[in-house]
Amino acid sequence: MAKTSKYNRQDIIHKATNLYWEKGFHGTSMRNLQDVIDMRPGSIYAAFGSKEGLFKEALQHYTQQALSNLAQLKLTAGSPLKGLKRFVEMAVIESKTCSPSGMCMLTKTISELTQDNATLVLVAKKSLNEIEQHFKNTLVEAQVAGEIHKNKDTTQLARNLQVHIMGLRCYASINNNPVIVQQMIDNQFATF
Amino acid sequence: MAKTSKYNRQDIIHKATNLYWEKGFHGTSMRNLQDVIDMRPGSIYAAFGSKEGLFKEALQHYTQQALSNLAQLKLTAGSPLKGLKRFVEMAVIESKTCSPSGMCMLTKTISELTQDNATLVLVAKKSLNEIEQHFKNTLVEAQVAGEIHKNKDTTQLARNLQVHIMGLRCYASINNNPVIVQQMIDNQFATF
DNA sequence: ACTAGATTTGAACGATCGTTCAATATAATA
DNA sequence: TATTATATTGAACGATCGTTCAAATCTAGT
Repeated sequence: MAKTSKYNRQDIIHKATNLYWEKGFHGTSMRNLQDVIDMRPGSIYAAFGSKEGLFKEALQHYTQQALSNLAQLKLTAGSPLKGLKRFVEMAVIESKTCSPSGMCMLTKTISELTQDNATLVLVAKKSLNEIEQHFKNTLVEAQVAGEIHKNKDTTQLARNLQVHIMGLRCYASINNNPVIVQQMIDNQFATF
Repeated sequence: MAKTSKYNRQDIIHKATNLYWEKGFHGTSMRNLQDVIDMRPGSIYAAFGSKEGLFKEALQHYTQQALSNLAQLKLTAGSPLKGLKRFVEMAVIESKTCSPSGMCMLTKTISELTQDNATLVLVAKKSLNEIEQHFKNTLVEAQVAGEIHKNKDTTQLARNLQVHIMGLRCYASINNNPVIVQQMIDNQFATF
């Protein structure tokens, strides 16, 4: 009947995510995207509708990637709490060298955009709440495993951790001293 | 000899700062600026050189305003530490309703821009370090005044505070619950 | 092999971008 | 008051923006 698509949708979204992550929404032009994902305007618009539509999918891809990383690290690091700590270390320290940006793409989005792109802001906020919920679930697991005192409020700990990660990723962008940042992470996890 | 300028430079910069603060560097067009500061392109370029030049002055104005606020609050709040706490409360809680953006303009800038605007990124980073230094000076004063234990490392406290503010302002953009945020500020200052 | 239907292409659209500059207006000096 | 130096204006520039769509291309089913 018809022609089949030559593009791997997930691969396209992944490449778009990295470009958007690096340059931001307004800093990325459709022509930048055309080059990076090697598609012509017509194909991009047929597949994603608009610059905003593709960005939305990028935000969702970014979130799933982060949650997937956390789940993976929980399995490989030896315990829920160790996995969570590795996740934070990777986000704050290693992201500086191995990622398009040291900053979190979700907070970058919330920071950059206004109500002119209300949908994107909302998606980013929801994703951050979702991630915080996964932090909490992990902390509960750690509590069950005896890594955290029974009487600690895991909801509050998850919130503290979210705030701390946001602050640290921002701070690490300014004064990139891995030793100091590592100490601050250690101190944060010592409060658990 | 010549005509005198009809514009109040400080007033112009103040208005430009608020617009840039709200919409970001890429999100603000020169035509947006023309409307807000009521100047024609030629005058703007004669006075500030470029969009980037005006933004640079805006960053510096923003920083001086912040430092001025801190100095003022130290005098009016009753003590150095109380002034510092009021400064944080205003930045994190009240900024949401009384400012162009709940986020810090300096961190927004660092988050948004890349090395394509290296000068602006550098100015923002230097400003944040300058502010952190003023936090430290304030904490030393608080230590002398007996508000903080003698054996605390004020450099480290200032750094923690900076990280905490960055995290909280970001967090407050997502889940604007003033009670929770106030509690986190209280907890942070309880560690001093 | 042919056809039908989906995909891909890329030139082109109008809008807007940051910026320039010749023309005009104005105030301080002589 | 005439002169002169500076300030202001706003039309216009080339570049780039996000987006569209008719034409070309390709593949699965007949």
